[in-house]
Amino acid sequence: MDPIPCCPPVLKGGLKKSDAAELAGAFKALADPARLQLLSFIASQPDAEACVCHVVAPVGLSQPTVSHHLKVLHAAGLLERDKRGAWVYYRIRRERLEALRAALSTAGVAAPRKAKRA
Amino acid sequence: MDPIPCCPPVLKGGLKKSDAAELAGAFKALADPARLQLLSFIASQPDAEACVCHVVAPVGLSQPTVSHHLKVLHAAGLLERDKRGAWVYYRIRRERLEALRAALSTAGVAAPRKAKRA
DNA sequence: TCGACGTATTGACATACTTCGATGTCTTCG
DNA sequence: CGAAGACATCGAAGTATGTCAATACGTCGA
Repeated sequence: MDPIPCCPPVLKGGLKKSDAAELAGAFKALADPARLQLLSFIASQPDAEACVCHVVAPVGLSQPTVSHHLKVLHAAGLLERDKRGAWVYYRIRRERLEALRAALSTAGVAAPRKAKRA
Repeated sequence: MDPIPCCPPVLKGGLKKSDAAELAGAFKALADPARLQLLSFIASQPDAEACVCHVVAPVGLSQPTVSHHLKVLHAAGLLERDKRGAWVYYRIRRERLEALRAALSTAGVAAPRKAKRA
């Protein structure tokens, strides 16, 4: 169920439909203010992890809604789930974030026409 | 109407609600397979730009739909619009992509607890 | 065992999104 | 000027998404 933590080809030429869907799914997880706030908050905690009970108040949403968003982030591979007794901790998955970052690289992209060529 | 081409604070501690909304909007533009394919295709063209008439066929969607997606990407600051006579060219905005990339940086994020501290 | 607490799931509702066909606008060419 | 072509906009249909209240599930302490 865990999606590939690696980096599908992105801003290069032929982006396959399946890869596009994969990537779009990942970005869809980031395309919500509440989820970004969750990531931000968790990333700022001691071990880049936080208990659910600690993140509900900061985002100002109901507990079920927060649980839903955490599930989405987990499904996207952006968070790791760690159950400790009655509590559940979610931890940032840096590799996954870095993979998305890499997917957005404009390294091979042509510069926006500097000098007029021949 | 052009959103800030710069990089709002991201995976650090206090992500303000307005910044979260800004970023979420940008990622929402990337959260669609068709739009990723459009970016990919345009980025692979000579000057990282392409005429609308050249991108409709590759993505396999109707012309109005493609026009809509290009508008979304333009509104998100990811594409530049350049009208040349009867044709319209869209060009990749590398800075914007790099800004989003920077927003995803996990530089300051604590490592997932390696050695047990004191 | 029972009750309290933390978390997840369900069901429902409103909103937003993707997509298309039809149509409008603007530019170019005959 | 009139027709053809390139894009954009509009309106509609189907689907997905965010949110909550209610409820179910699991764990711990008494």
